[in-house]
Amino acid sequence: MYVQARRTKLEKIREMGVNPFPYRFEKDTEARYVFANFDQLDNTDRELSLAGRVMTMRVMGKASFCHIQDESAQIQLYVRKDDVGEDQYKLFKLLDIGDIIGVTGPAFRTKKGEISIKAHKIMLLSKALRPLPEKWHGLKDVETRFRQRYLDLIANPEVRELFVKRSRLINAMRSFLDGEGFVEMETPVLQPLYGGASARPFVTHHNALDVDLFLRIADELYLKRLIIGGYERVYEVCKDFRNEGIDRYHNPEFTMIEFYMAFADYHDIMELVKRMLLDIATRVFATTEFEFAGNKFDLNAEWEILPILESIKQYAGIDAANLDDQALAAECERLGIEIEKTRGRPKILDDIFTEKVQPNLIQPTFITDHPLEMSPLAKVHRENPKLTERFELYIAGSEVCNAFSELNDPDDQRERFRMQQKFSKLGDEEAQQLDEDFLKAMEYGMPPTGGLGIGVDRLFMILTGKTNIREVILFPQLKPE
RNA sequence: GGGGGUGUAGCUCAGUGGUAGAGCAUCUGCCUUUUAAGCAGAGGGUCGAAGGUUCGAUCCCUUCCACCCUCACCA
Repeated sequence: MYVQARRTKLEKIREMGVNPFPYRFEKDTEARYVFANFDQLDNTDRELSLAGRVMTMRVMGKASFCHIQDESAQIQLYVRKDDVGEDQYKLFKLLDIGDIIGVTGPAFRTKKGEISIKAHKIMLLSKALRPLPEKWHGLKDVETRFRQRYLDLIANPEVRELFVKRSRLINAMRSFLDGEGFVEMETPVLQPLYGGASARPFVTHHNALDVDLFLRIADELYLKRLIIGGYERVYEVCKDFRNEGIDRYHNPEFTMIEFYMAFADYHDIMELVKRMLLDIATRVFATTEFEFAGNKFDLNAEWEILPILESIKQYAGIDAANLDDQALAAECERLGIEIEKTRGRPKILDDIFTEKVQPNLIQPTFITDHPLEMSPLAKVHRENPKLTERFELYIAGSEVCNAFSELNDPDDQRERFRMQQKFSKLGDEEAQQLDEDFLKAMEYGMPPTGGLGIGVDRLFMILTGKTNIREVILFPQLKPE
C-alpha cells in the first residue's frame, strides 16, 4: 500500500512532464562544506548545488522544509513557493522521504538557527518506491541491517563511517608496505591444491578443463613462489575462503593481508609488524589506545615476547617441556581442561593455551616458538629442533597475526608435508596437502624469508571494539531467507 | 550440534485464551522560517510458518524457519 501511493505520485510526476529518473545533476557542494564554511557563505548570493536523499519533510501550504542527506551530512532545505515557482512547488509536494533530489540556492540560517539552503531550484533525481526505515528510532533489527545493508547505511551514519574507516585501514597497510619497498601481487583464487593454512576448503569445478579447483584458504604458497622468483618484498590483500562454521569471529570469506620479506627472519617481522600497526593506528584512528570487549590496550605499551611453552608455564602452571604425554593429560584433567585423547600432543598444548593463556593476553604479546608439528610451513628453531621460529600476535585476547621464519629447505618441507599426510589419514580434515609443485619451486632455491599474515577483519574488530565480525563485513554470509 | 532468547503495522516497540495497540512513517485537509519529523483527522495487520488442544489461539502445546547470545566445533 505504501508502494502504491508512491507509484501514484510517480505517475503524477510523469504527467507533469518531469522525468523522475533523469541522467545527471551538476553537484558542486557537499553538505559538510556548507557547515564548515558557513561564515563565508552566510548572506551571500552564492548559488550552491547539493544533492542527496530526502530524509525528513515538513510540507506546508506555501513554504516547506526538508532535510537531504548526502555522503557527508544532512542539511535542511527551505523551499518557498515564491522562490521556486508554482510548478516546482507542486513537484516538491509530490516528493517522498527516500527520494533523491538536487537543489540549487544560497546558504542561510533560519530563525531557529539551523544552517539551511534556500531552494531556488529543485530537481527530482530518483523516485523511491519503497518507504525508508523510520528516522527517529532508526533501523535496529540486525537481520535487516545485514540482509539489506544499504538500509543500514542510509539509516545509520556511524555504520557508513565505520566502513570508510575499514577502507582507510587497508589503505594505510598498503601504503605502509609500499613505503617499505613491498610490491603488491595478485595470486590465484582458484587453486588446484589448497594450502598455506589448516582449514577445510570450498570446492568448485572448471568445466572446460574438467577439473575440480579449490577456493584459496591462503595465498602463502604462491607468494613464496614469487620470493623464489626473485621478488624480495611482496604482499597481497586477499579474500580467503574457509568452509567452516559461522560465528561472531568467523565468516566463510574474509580478508587477509600476507607479506613476505626475503633475507629476513621472524625477529625482523616482529619489528616490522609492530611498526606497521602503530603507524596505521595513528594514521587511521589518531590514537594508540583502544578497548575491545572491556579490555583496554595500548599499542604504545611494550610488546612482550613470550615463548608458547613459557606462557603455558606462566598462566597454566604446567611445565610441558618436562612432562610426557600421559603426565600432560593428567595435568589437563587437574585443571579441568577437556581434551580429546585422540588428538596429538601439539593439539593438547593448543587446547591448554587457548583455555588458560589466551584470555590473559590483553596488551600486545608475541607468542613464539610453537612446536614443530603445529607449524608445517615454519622453519625449525635455530636452538631447539622440536620447535619452530614462529610467532602469533595477540591483542585483547584475540589472535591478530601469524608469522614465521619461512621454511626454505625443500627436503625438510617434504618431511613436514608427509607428517601432515599422516594426520590426514588419522582423520584430520584440516591437514595440509602435499604440494609437489611447490616443493619443486623450493628446490630451485628460496632465500631465507620472513612472512606474516594478518586477519584484517579481526584486526579491525579489535580496533573498533566490534565483537561480531558481521559488523565489520558489509555483506556477511547469512542463511538464505 | 547443545542450552537460552527473539520474531506483532513500513520502522521502533507495547499487549491479551474472546475478532489487535502506541509513536513515527502513510493518506486527506489546514498552514509562507518549520524541526523529537508543524496542526487536525483517517486508513493500515496471514501477530515468522505448519499442525495440535479449545466453543474460540497472536497468546497454551508440538514441529519447522530465521536471527541474537552462549557452549561445543573451528583460526
